[in-house]
Amino acid sequence: MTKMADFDLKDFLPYLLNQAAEASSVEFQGYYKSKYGMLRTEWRVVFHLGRYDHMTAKEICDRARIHKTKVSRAVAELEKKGLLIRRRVDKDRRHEDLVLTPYGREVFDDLYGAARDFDRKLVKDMTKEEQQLLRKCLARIADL
Amino acid sequence: MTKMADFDLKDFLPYLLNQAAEASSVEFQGYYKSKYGMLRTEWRVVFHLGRYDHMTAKEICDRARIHKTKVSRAVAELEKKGLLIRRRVDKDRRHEDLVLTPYGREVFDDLYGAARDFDRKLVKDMTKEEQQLLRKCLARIADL
DNA sequence: TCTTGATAGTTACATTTGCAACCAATAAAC
DNA sequence: GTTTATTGGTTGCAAATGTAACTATCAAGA
Repeated sequence: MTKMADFDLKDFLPYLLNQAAEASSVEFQGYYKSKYGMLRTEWRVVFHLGRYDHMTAKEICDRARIHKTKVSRAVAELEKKGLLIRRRVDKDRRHEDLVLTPYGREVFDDLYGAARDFDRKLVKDMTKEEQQLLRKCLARIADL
Repeated sequence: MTKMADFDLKDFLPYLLNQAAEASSVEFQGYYKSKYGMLRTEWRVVFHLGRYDHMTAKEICDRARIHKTKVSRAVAELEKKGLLIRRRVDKDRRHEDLVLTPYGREVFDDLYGAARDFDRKLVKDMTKEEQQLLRKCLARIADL
């Protein structure tokens, strides 16, 4: 055996974070997946468009830290499902401005509310201080 | 716009957790990937075998909460790379007892130490209380 | 103007994953 | 003792992901 036999996988922060992330996502994921057939990246894209009205794919990439191929595929999928449309930007035709359709906004409203409820449920038996500290630590680790 | 325009993706705990998990894993992942060509599940299996000497695949599944197909594939890969061997259990020939080879143990020792250093680095500018609380909250969310 | 280089986004391919069906060994039921 | 269920583990296939190469558009410099 090694010298530090006291260090377990459950003490390893990346492991803990992964398990917590996984556990915290499962339920909500089930919601948007079963109700709208959406993938996580699609939900994130919808979130950003709902929250910031219109954005280019690049802006979403930067803000949400998602790789551009993932965003590209999510956008294509969402377009196909009728949740968003692309608007040509005449000033620079490399960009595409993305906007939710009315249906896309409906979906956003539903998911936004659900996300909020879900978040509340996750922290419901933590104190305000614990919550704040948790979010602060996570943000620091994530370098947000 | 919706009523609660104050709730951003960065406030959504599952998102925060995912970003933090992702960020915290990248560096260490690079280490075992480039040095030993290992995948995350392989590292976790090696960890358990190094830590608990010998286990069956099922035990690893339960303890680390990894799906059996992932473990199965990781074990096959590790066997191929010469890090572990399977031992037949005569009492119940459905089980296979897994043990690290001497080389497997070398790898474990290296990674175990690296993991520990890495963990320390992650929490280096948190107070003891912050660390404890963080781990406690994560464990609770992960339901560990 | 003609190259050179960057930038936004897409596509192709290889690798990983998740799910369900599967096999083999044991245990339980009759 | 023979059928039936359960359990440990593997495999096959479809879906998801990462990487790198690609297209198209714009910008800068010679």
